[in-house]
Amino acid sequence: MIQVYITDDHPIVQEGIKNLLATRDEIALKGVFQNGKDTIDALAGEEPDVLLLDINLPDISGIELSKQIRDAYPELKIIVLSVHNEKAVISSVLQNGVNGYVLKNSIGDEIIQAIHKVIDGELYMCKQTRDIYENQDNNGPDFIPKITRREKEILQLVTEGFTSSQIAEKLFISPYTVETHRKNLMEKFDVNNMTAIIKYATEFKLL
Amino acid sequence: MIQVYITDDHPIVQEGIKNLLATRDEIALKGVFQNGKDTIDALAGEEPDVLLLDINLPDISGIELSKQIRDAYPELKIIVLSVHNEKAVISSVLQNGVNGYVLKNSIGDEIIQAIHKVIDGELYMCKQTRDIYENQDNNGPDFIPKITRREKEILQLVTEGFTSSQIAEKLFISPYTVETHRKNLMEKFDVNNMTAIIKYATEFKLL
DNA sequence: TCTTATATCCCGTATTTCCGGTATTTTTCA
DNA sequence: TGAAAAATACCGGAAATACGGGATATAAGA
Repeated sequence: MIQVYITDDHPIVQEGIKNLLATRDEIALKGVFQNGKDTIDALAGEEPDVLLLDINLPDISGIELSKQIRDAYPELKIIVLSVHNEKAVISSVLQNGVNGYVLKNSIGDEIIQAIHKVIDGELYMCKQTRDIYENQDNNGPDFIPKITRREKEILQLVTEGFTSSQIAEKLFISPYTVETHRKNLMEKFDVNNMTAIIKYATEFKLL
Repeated sequence: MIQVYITDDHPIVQEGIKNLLATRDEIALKGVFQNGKDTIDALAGEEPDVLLLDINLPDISGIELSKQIRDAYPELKIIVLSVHNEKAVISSVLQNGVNGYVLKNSIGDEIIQAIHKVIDGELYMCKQTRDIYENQDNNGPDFIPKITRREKEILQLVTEGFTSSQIAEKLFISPYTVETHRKNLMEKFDVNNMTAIIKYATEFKLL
């Protein structure tokens, strides 16, 4: 029997997956959680074979969470469920060492398949994910830069429309410092103005 | 018997809702669709009592779609299912005359309740939606500006990091014209630089 | 047909951002 | 504790944006 955990904050999705897994008698549902914290707590008690993890959670960035769980439980197979079809997100998640990536518009069968594949030690990506991942000329970055606490703060204020000097006032720092943070952000995202960053930051829910 | 249509592009969500509705014998599921076009086509043939409509569809903006359907079928009760908890989205959808708004992180019961309420002629909002809608000091705009085709085009290019003169070249128009469009956009969104716009445009999937 | 919305173009000025550096002080964490 | 990462601060010049107008042509809708 394959023991499975589900983490997804939408009860309706939980229902759908539950239902799907119930049709297979080699799979046993061992727990259902709606956020990162509950999932981590539950894992501390018992370790299932597979975790179906939605990366849009209310409390923690799913990308971060997948990394944490991967590091803490190397044996656990993690299958990420996601609506994100951006290469940057897929790459980031896979780099964290998860075992599968399935888009939410996939049919239920792909989840069943994914479970079996990862149990067999393989990496599973749904068809669409493979297409995106292998496609070179996908515009947009193919990575999500890691930004610091302060950079995030500044990015947030920039996004709200504040100028550098306004931000400086708010944070009680020199406008020069704000400028430096902007520069660093632009370098990290490999763009030459802030506008391009905001799209990605919003899209990838960095803010 | 209450006849219901479901439109959602995630098979797992479809499963979840199907399952939920199956527990109620006063509700009959009459059709399941994954995009706007199929939904419109199906409605042309037969009109159910209630449409459960996800507003994040692959082909059409759900906000636009809800308006179209409302105008074409005034008797049909439309319940919007959405992950958007931004006031601007909720307001826009409600202004289109839909009969219900339920967030996807609601429990299944709220959907059942919503169906009964709208059938009774009431407007239904899930608890969280009511809180957001009634909360005055919600930062962010409480409306989604209507932007023209050209403005959208320019906004898209601005978001990709192009300068006004680069955009002008691409579109074979004067840089002055691009500047004018920027000005108009800023006025519509009621902000004083483009950065603030990009967040909303990305968030609300205007691009 | 008339009005309105949309798209186009122009100018000057003030403000802001971007870019190229350099450099010191704190934190963080291994 | 010691090295690396993060946060801080500064300068000058070039480039771009924002803001204040004003103006015309054309397409779309009532």
